[in-house]
Order: sequence, then structure tokens, then C-alpha cells
Amino acid sequence: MEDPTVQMNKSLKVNSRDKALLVRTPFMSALSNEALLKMLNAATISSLPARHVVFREGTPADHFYCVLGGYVRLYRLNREGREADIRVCGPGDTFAECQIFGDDTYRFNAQTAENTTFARFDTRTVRTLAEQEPDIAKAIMACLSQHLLTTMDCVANDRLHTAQQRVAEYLLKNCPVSGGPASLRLPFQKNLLAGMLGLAPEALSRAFSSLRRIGVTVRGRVVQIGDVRALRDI
Amino acid sequence: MEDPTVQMNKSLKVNSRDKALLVRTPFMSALSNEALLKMLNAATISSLPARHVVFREGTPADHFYCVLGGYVRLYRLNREGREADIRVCGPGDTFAECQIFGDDTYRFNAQTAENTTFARFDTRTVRTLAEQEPDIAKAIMACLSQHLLTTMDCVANDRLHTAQQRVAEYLLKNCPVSGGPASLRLPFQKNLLAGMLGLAPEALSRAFSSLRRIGVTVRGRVVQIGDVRALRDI
DNA sequence: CGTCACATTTGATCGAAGTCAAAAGGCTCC
DNA sequence: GGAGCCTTTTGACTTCGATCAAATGTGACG
Repeated sequence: MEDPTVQMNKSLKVNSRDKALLVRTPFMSALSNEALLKMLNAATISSLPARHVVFREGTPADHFYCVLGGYVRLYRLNREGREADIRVCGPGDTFAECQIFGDDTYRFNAQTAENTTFARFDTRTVRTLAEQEPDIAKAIMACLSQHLLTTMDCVANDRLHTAQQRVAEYLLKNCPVSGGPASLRLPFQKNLLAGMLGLAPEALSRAFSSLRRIGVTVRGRVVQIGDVRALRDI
Repeated sequence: MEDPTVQMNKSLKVNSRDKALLVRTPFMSALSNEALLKMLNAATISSLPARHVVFREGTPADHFYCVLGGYVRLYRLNREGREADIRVCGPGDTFAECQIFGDDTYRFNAQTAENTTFARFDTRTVRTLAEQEPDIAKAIMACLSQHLLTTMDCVANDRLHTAQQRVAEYLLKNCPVSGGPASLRLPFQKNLLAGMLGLAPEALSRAFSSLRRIGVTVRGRVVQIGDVRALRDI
């Protein structure tokens, strides 16, 4: 007997809720009807519980993914087994699209950070579709461009900014307002945020506590900001 | 009167030597004849002396580039004006291709590291060509994928490895042999290498001198490696 | 409402790399 | 081949963030 909480729903047809999420992602939303249908046909919806491996570095890269709900960590290991996150993908993000026209093995590990639903596309099929449908090629290029830009941002951030500044920047990017007091709820554990920012969890904690000085208080996942403008001056 | 050593050769037609270089780049070499001609038509060759700005962050992104000779630094500034390199592009590398289907302003600065020749493509024109010619779209996707992968590598490296390990890795990647003694000549100043690896020049120098311990000696641009295998164990 | 497991914070210490200043080395151009 | 300029190295010091260990907090679940 299969345990349904652990088994991937491999054969599940795209249901209406997942489909609605999928067609609204940045990757799919610009497609023409025809292209959209072809892509939906190539998609499979799966769910995995927290901390499950999606794929491993070095294995054949036959699929790429689009997150519908939850979070996936992309990371690499060093020789001693320490992990470093390269990217964290949330709802609407695609990952491993760089394998469509790139390398034929995955270059990093992917693991769910929590219970996660995603669409899976066969690389080979989409490569063919991209050659037939300029719309699909365009969507892939836009997607790749976007990721390249955010990854370059990440390099620049790591090299230019301190832990405190990176946290402030994260808060600003996810802040509903642009001035005065604000409040936001982190969509995941601090553990994951630390990884995204390239920090040890302790360093994230210390960065938050050093931001108290300028009116940032943290209780659980809720962050209160006294004055958003003050954050910008860090 | 114009000073020919400083002036961009804006109107210069693609000459045969530059053309030969250009059609051999990874970006162009997979194109069909027809697609190649269209791209060559959209290209302009320019040269700039060392330390000249190619474009600045925040300005309209109307061109992307392909380096034919020399090196271009892509970098960003922090508030205090400190620079951090995001990528260094050498012969055959394209840069700012993420602007073809991405943002409409440059997200970083580009400056020549030495006297540099490159091809310049109008973004708008190439966007149109990519929609007509599946080959061109394919080349752009391959190029974007490749860059995304190397940029992700860069993030992982910065987060996982020490200065010493990054230098060792650079030497290994550029080493002609895979075991025993080897010798290589750096294609640019150590200054630039330091930036590529996300290090201050002093840190690069110290990393090299700590590698002496395992048989790496440096004289000017020439690096002698006692045993390549020993480098791999760092 | 209490308990337990796990996440987070705090403290102490260490090591890696940045910064500033000065010495040494390499390269270019006479 | 030498002068001078610029690059690189070395030294001293500082800072930031990693690590380890222990305390505290939080949330889920009974």
C-alpha cells in the first residue's frame, strides 16, 4: 500500500485549482491559447511533503519545474557536506529551466522546504514546443532573463552588503508600504530566510536584533517596522 | 578632430577578422546561414581603450554585446562607492543579453578592463529576429542558460568556498593538464582576477602565497603548479 | 491549558577577509 | 639598460560572520 502523504501524485491530471494557479504564473500568463494548451498537456502536477528531495546534483536533467504552492530550496554542498542555498523558489517561480537548452545533468540539488505543489515539464518536449511556438520560446527567454538578473543581484548583494543590509533590503522588497510604520509576516521559517540571504541562522537573528536599534521588532514570523524610510538608510 | 584611440568606431562595417571572430563565438556558431546573416546585419563592431564605460546602471538598455577581444567588467556600486564585480566577460562572451526579453534599463555598470573589441546588437532588432528565426531564439536561450548556470555557480562558490579554494578552483579550470606539474599564464591583471573571485587584491595575493605551501609559485602573470592533483584536494 | 519538539536567540570564541599603509616587484618607454 | 609608474605583496589591525553550546521562545497537538 502507498502512503498518500509521501507518494508523489505522479499520474494526477491537472485539476482546476492547480491549473488556475499554473496559468497565472509569470511563465505561463503571457502565452497564447494554443501555446498554453500545448504546455498544459506537457505538465504534470505533483506534491511533496517538507524536506523531500526533488532532484539531486549530477542526475540527468529531464524535467524542469514551476512552483504552485510552498517553497523549494536549490543548493549545493561543499566537500565537508555543508549546504549553501543558491536560490529559494516560491509560488510562481520556475526552476531548472536553465536545463532546457543547457546542460544535461542538474548542477545543484533541489529540496522542498515545506509541503510543496509544483508542475513538472519534460525538458525534451518543451524544447520541441519552443522551436514550434515562438510564444513559448519568448516565455522561456523572459523567464531565464529574469532569473539571470535576480541571480546577478544576489552576487552583487553578497559582495557589497553586510548581513544587516541584506535583511533590511529583504524587508523593504517585501514591505506593503513605502514610508511610515509597517508590518509584515514572513511566508516561511527564519531558517529558510537565512539561507536565501546567504547567512547562518544565528547571523540572521543577530541582524534582526541589530535592526531593533532603528525600530524593527520581531515576534515569531511577524516583523513590525517603525519607519520604513529608516530602513532605507541602512 | 577626433582622437582615434578614444573614439568608438561606431560606423565601422564588420571587417573580415572581426567577423571571423564573431561567427566563431558560442552564441553565433550554431546559427543557420540565414539567421547568421540577419544577425551580422544587426551587428556593429566597436573598440574601446582600457577603463572606459560601456554603459551605466539605470540607463536605457538598448543594446547587448559580444566580446571579441579584451575584457569587460560588469559591476555594481554600493552607497559608499565601493565596486563589486558581478561578472568578467572575455572573448566569446555575451553580456546584457538578459535585457533582450528582460528589463528595459541596465541593472549594472559595464567597463572595459583593457583595450577591448566587441560586437553591439540592437536589442529591439534582435527581439524581432528571435521571433522570426527559431534558431536565433535557440541561441539566445542557450546563452542565457549558460550564464544563469555560471552565475549560480558563482553564488555557490562565494558561499561555500574560502579565498584559497576559489583561487585553486580557478587555476584548475584554466589548467591545460589534469595531473602532474603545470604552468599557465593569467590572461589579465591580478586586479581583475581578484574582482572575478569576489576578493580584494590583497586577499588574492595572500591566497596565492598560502598556495605556495602546496607547490604553487607565481612570477608576474605566470603561475607554476607543482602537482595539479594537490590543488584538487584544497 | 500543558507538554514537547523544534526553532530561535544569545553568549563566547575563532577564523577569514577587508582596510590602510608602506615596501617590493614588474613593465613600458625612452 | 635604466627611470618611473603602476601593480602586487607584505604587515598590522579591525570587522564581520561562522561555529559551538546553552538558554529561551513558539507553535502544534493532545
